[in-house]
Amino acid sequence: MSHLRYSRLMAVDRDQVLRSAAALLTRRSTATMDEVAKAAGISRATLHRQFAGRDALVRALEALCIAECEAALAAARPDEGPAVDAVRRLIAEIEPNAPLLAFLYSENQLFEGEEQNEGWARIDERVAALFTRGQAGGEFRIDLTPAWLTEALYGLLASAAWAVAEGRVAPKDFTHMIAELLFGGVLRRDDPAPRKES
Amino acid sequence: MSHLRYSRLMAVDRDQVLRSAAALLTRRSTATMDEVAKAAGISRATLHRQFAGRDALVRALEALCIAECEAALAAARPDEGPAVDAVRRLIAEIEPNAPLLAFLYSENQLFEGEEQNEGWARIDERVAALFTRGQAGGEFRIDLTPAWLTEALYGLLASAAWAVAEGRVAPKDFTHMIAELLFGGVLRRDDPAPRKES
DNA sequence: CGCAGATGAGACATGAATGTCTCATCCAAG
DNA sequence: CTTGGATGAGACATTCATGTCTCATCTGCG
Repeated sequence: MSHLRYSRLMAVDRDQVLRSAAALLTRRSTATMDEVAKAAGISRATLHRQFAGRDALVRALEALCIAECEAALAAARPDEGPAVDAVRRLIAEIEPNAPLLAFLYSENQLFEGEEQNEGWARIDERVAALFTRGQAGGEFRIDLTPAWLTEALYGLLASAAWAVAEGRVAPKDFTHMIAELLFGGVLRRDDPAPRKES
Repeated sequence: MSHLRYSRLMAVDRDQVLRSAAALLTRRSTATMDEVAKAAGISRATLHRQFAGRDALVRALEALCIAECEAALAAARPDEGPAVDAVRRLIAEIEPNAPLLAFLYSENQLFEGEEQNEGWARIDERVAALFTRGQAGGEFRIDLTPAWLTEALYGLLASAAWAVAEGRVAPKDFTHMIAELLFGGVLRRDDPAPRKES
């Protein structure tokens, strides 16, 4: 049946469009549908055939980001080994998606009363669970709530992604900067923050 | 001369309008000029007479925020005593303006190529100088650049302000959460993070 | 009282982005 | 070759926020 190949081709195109849209909106968060279409090398009509509107496009980007964050979460093996190392792995895994995450993070403020994608809640939960595990295992201090640590991690990821995009910090320092600040804080100590991984 | 009283009254009204606009835009970043006017209890015409347009309004809010951040910076006495305490004072002083800061922080992404208010550069510089002082004095670790620490502080302030607005964390923990994470990091230690102030 | 200045209400035009539509073209499968 | 499906180009209407304008009203002051 031809419509099977059709579906498959559409899926491929859709993903390519989504990627280029992510790349563009990451830089220019107010880009119009016209610009998105041009950036993807397709016409606005085709873009509209794949995504009912700008809203649908952003929702699709949200779904993509959620999927990749969940993949990152899985790849980071959050239940394995010391929580410190798991968080470090998580940051490293999320790094490629940090710009998109930052875009959606600020875009969410526009989704005022509208329903939030429940995917974020799932991710929040798993990240918070990782921090909780670290606290239970005695690795992390217990006077900062997992909810705040999760929120702070998002904030640091977004800040770092933005700082890198603006050229204020070097891209190669991304993971190290976030992890070091998150783990060790800014205070100098005689007992430096332990490095469980290389 | 009547126009003197007029100027004074305008100034007062202008400030009131600015405050209510800040309060509204902090919650609904996409509020229209109509909503801003209604929130301020004036008509859209009068709002337009005081601020040429939405752009001018945001610029005015930016100027207000910069002024208050500089006031907070001054009140925090960044050159006085241990840098740790100075940063803690700074966070506490900025706290009331954190929501507005968070709004402008995300709004800045829309000011793509446009000129940035040089006030932010001044503030960045002074905050970075505070971190540099802490590093020079041996209080802060030197493997994280002052530029990144400054950026991270903004990110944490914005994250915390948003988390508080969303009801995910308690408002009273604001300063403590940020300071503790920024200073001590998340790792538990035998030697806890020193508390120079209460 | 009479006036000047400020305000509120609302009409109106503008511009931008969006969503919808049609039509010509192209391409690959039959 | 022929045809169905996808595409690109572009016209078109719609919506929404904005910016500008006018006019009636109100208020304080002389």
